[in-house]
Amino acid sequence: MNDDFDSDTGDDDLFSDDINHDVPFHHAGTLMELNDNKAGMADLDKEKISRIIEEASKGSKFYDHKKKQQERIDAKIADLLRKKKAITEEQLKNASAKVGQIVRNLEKSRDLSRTFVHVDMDAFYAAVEMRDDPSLRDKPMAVGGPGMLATSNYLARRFGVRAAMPGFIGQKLCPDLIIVPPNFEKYRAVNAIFSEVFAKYDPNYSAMSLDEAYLDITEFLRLDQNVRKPSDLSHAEEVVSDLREEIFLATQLTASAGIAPNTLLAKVCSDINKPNGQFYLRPERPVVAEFVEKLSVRKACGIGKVTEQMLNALGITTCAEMFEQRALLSLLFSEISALSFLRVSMGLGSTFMGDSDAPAKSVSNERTFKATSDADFLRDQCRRLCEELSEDLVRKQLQAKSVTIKLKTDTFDVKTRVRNLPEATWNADVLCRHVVPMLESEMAPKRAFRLMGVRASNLCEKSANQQSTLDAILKQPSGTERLCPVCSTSLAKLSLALVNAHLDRCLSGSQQDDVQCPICSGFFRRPEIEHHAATCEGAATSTTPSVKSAPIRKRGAAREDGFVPRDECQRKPKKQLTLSAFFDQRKSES
DNA sequence: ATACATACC
DNA sequence: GACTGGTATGTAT
Repeated sequence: MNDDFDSDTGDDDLFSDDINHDVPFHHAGTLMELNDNKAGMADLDKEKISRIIEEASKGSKFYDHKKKQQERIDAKIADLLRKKKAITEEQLKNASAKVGQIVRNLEKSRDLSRTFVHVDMDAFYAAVEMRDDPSLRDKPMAVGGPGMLATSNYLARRFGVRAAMPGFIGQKLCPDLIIVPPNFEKYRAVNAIFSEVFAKYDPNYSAMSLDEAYLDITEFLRLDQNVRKPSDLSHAEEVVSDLREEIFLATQLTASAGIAPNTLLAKVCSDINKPNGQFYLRPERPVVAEFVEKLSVRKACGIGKVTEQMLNALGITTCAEMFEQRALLSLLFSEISALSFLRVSMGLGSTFMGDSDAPAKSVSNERTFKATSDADFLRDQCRRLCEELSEDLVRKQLQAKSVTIKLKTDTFDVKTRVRNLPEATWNADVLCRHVVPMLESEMAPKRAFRLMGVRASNLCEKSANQQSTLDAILKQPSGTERLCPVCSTSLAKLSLALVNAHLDRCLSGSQQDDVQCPICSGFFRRPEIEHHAATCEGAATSTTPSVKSAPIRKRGAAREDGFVPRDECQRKPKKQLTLSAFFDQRKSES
């Protein structure tokens, strides 16, 4: 069902714009079909695969939802076509002139001087599992669970078993399919190893996930120039070949790579000779032009299934066609979309790498469960999500000024509700007090939910205000009694962590007279908290060493693709947020 | 500004 | 039997 219906509308363009003398590329009309079956012919042909998938999901709520979704897309496309019909020749001519100017400017800005590499590990999770269990090597297998597969090996792909496919459908496509549960700790460890190789070629490399990264090897090439012997391959190819070899020697895993003058093209190129291959796109304008002409628009990062359908409906499949229709697109889409289409069609991409330590804009936590309308369960779930989110925020030293609740009904419809907080916080209880009412106003006797999520946004680093408050307290000479600046009660007997907990509650406006335990998040009256914390911490520290810092350097999904069951990957056991960890994080700042 | 949609891995 | 989770960004109202 998730297979694309080729809405191959014929070429009904009334407008051919040959008034442009600024066409950067001569786009011939050759529609070369890109090989879409990568690793050998399917054991099951496409027809059969779609039929099995169709049968497996027909009648399910998921399938119904997909159908509804597709109807909305179709309506949007119909709208688009209506809009197109209403466009006059004159409007198009004007647009054409405007776009022409943009094209000239873009062309002027084209930079072919840098060398980018996109490195992508081949079937990463599956490859790791096969490496460590030779009995899997000659069998179709996938990593994931019965609910969702994260990736599959190349043998399984021949049966149509793919990432982001539910496990039970994978089993239907390939009855012998072995499904291995993911082991994210291991993947992280392997990632740490080949990341060292990346760093050698570009200390500023940018990791997109555990299995892929962008490198700017311009500088490396410059320094390496004199050291290297001549060979058939270009310098860049030689270097990237070495890089892949080093990854293999270090991990026994293969990687594919794309080499190109910008990140957009590098990404496309890394897919061409996968697995265990690389593709070099020479940094010459005609070479880039020819390459991009034949490129399916879908290959461009940012053009997904929906946008592809819309473009297809306009008769646009390749980048050449997209370039031809640039004036039309500028009239049909927003400025920002039209510009991004234009850049893609000209083969322009980013020629500098994103700041790897840009601050996160949101932190969220969501979980799917058996659909229910049970209010107690939902409230409970909500509290748990808030507590976990709070841990994440503390870990990242961020506070939220807004919280969002996300709910998915049993029919897969998603609702979100935001609320702005009076003050930035990371306190679980505060989050919860704002989220639960939003949950409650969405609950209805007949409405069952299958997922709930909580997101913190409008983030700020732990506020200077609060930090200085804490500093001020801590810097009081020992011997003087520490008083809370908010409620003026004595904090002398509390450990640093508990001072923090107290401050959080005071600063976030809590009127209550109890203190939250940073370990179990429970609330206790002040006389009881010391005793409680001692027990709680004892239990916690005996099992856990410390909070580990993630090996990933960049924000983003820590996955190759598809599903990461929370409990198996990032979420440490509850007790991981120990008193000492809590302590360390704050202490290190004062 | 809020909600919803799309995209990426 | 059972279609994910985390983050960013664009679009619509």
